[in-house]
Amino acid sequence: MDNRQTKPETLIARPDADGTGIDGSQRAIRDAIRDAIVDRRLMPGTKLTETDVGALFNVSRTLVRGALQALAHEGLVTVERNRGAFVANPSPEEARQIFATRRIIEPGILAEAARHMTPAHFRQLREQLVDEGRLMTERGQSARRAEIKASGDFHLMIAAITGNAVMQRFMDELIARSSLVIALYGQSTASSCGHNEHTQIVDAIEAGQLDRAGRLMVHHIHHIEADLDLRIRRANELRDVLLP
Amino acid sequence: MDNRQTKPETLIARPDADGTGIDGSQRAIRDAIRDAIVDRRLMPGTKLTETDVGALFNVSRTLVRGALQALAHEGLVTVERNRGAFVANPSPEEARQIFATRRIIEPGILAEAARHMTPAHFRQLREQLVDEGRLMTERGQSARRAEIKASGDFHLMIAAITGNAVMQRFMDELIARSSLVIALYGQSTASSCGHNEHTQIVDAIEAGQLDRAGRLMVHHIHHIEADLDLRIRRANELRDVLLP
DNA sequence: GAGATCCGAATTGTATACGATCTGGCGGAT
DNA sequence: ATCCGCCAGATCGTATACAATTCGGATCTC
Repeated sequence: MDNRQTKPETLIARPDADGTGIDGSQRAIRDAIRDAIVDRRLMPGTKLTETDVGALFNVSRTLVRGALQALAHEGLVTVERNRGAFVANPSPEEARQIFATRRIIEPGILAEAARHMTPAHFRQLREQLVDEGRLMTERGQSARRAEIKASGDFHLMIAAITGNAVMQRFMDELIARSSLVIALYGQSTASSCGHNEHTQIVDAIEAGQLDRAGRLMVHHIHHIEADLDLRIRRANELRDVLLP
Repeated sequence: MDNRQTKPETLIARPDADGTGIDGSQRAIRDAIRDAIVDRRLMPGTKLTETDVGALFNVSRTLVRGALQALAHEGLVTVERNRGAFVANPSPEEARQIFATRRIIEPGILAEAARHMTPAHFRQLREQLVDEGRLMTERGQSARRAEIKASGDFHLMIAAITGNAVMQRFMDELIARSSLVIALYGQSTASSCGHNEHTQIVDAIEAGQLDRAGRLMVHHIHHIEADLDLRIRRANELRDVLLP
């Protein structure tokens, strides 16, 4: 009950002014819930009662509402009027749209990032690939979660290299929602293909074969989507099943 | 204007449940402020005092804060802790990032939209082009604003044709911020080139020349950006007050 | 007169209060 | 027994209250 003063309360320096007006404890709440969703510790459809969340963080509903609203903007939470907030439960169609968007955006991001790549960036990417490879060999639920997360981080890292904050925000959202979709619809087998493909992409960039890198990226995203089972809608909420 | 396809919801009439938890009067406030910003009726840097806005709409600060936070998420408003919300005042660098993002995304959107185009869609686009052409010939401040808006609507219309709601949301944000940037940095002369380019793009799609259409789109966005004067840092209200 | 300091009005940040709406169960009528 | 209305608890939506912070100006000092 006392593990809440992790964040210093009175702050002279402003921790993070990103212009969204979210900071301090409200940002902490948002980030904690987001991490829990992306990490699958909160299952889709789970109700996020304002009072309960507020009690956990020792804040009033006011801040909780703000955080939930922010997450709703990112597509990780769904808010229904007079009913409350729920962890998003993306439909197969929504999942397809997310990956379709990624196939459109990411090759372009790759090309833009390539123009800014320095040896230091390549080193960073290679390190990321090593981490991914290590997680791939491990077994167990937590390693699996870490692998999904690491796989997303690879894509985010490329977006970060572009230095384009607007695109980075889009990618943040897409990767977070992708993680949710993978957690929902992913088949437990065979997600290791991703790592090889990441390596190939970096190789292609380093070899200056940008077109090839772009094509590899599109295929890679296709493969991630192909690894899903989007036929069934996995809903733990009847209301989601019954609504067409 | 809001041609976003709404997801099928419950049978009970709910004004607009888009999953963001924003509806009713809060949505009205957000949309009113957004329109005012995009239409240049609110100049960049203008303070949006919560009490004042609330008084205008006869609501409490609670709802105003929510609306401002939502707008901050879209990049149209900047919130500084303990200081309040201001109409966004995008820096030249931010402007460049916005257009860079559009150059990356929009050719892909075009290709995707082309796959879904029906004769009805072409008719709709042609009508849009006629409207643009008409506004182009008119003079005056209000016609100018309408022209900027119509130009953005063309791009949004193409995004809508893809049927991809995720991408549509990204484009909504990009177009809104672009309008803000154009209002800030646009040179009053020569924005009519846009209309011709739009026509050429539609022609190319209809002729099945997708590659050409994509290239035209990239050039078009380049031209919009080239028409800005990004040398001046944060052009402010003086120029607009003094110039007719 | 220039500059520092302090105070009060204005504004924001957060919590709380209160009415509205939903949910689920109880009891009566058929 | 089943269906229906009705009430109570839970939860949300919005307004208001109070604390914290900022900002501008009056005052004081040199």
